[in-house]
Amino acid sequence: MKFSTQEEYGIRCLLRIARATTSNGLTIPEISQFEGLTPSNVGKILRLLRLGGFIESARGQTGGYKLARVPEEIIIGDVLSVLGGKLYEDGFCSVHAGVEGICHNSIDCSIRSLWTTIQNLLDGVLSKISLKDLTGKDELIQIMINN
Amino acid sequence: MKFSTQEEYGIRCLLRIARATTSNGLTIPEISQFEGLTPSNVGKILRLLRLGGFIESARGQTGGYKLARVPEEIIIGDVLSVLGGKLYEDGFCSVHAGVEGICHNSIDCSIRSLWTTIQNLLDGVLSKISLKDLTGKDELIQIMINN
DNA sequence: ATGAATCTTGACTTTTTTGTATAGATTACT
DNA sequence: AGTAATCTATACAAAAAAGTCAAGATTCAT
Repeated sequence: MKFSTQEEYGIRCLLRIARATTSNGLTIPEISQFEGLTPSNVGKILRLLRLGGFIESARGQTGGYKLARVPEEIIIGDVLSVLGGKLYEDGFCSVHAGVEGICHNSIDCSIRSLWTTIQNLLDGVLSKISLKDLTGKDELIQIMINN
Repeated sequence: MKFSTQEEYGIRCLLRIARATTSNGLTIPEISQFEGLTPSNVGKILRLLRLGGFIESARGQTGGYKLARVPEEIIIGDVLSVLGGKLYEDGFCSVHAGVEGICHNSIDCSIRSLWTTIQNLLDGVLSKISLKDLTGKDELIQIMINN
């Protein structure tokens, strides 16, 4: 399993915006230059972030992008969902489920059990990491241990 | 981040082979029918599993595929690596690393820190789950807690 | 008002991943 | 030996993801 480039670039752009100091926010050309991406590509990615409610845009000559909320309230798990989807989309295994919603009768369910176990593990971690944790100076490992 | 279809199909095929009772193992047409995949596709996936050392093949009229080792020794993390690669291929950030090999100077490293943190988390779990855990009747969650 | 800078959207192209087909090699049975 | 069943390998085709482009809409400064 891999991270998509959209996830990587999306988080990067979001970090740039989070760290920007100018009051107008950052423009597409600026982010584009910082990250070495084409303006078109940045525009496409920022669109997703905007639709996801993580950033807000201003048009016109003094336009640009800013965070839509404070970094503490921007959860990395949510951002990754918007950029790359969930690890495994389910809707399966609703019948015949054993304890804790996991069954172990068929091969299908052996695998779903694995996938959902991993998914729950990841969700648990990613739902506790905010954009602030990435911009700050503390170690991620320490943050995870404390939560 | 998502699982590739190759990872899903690969694990499925491996589970089929692990559960087979016939002494000759399973043939491509058999697995193909069980899993609803084309023989070509199964052949391609089994090739990866064979090169990875998880299964062994016998040619000829009575040929087929068997596990190359006992299920306890087939680690799911290794299988997924062969089928879909690592979550994040690194080789970066070797200089300027802080404690525990993680630095936090640039945006680049903020993200690498996130990726590697997640990667280590996953590796830790997947290295403890064997094929036997997937074929058995015990809950994966329980297995993880006990390890 | 006009022009310049910006964001917005959808269609298009390229690249990567996935899946298919074909020809060949090996083995066992008769 | 010959035939049928199997695995093996490479090249080809289709689908999905990633990236690009062009036309439009909005805002501010002059």
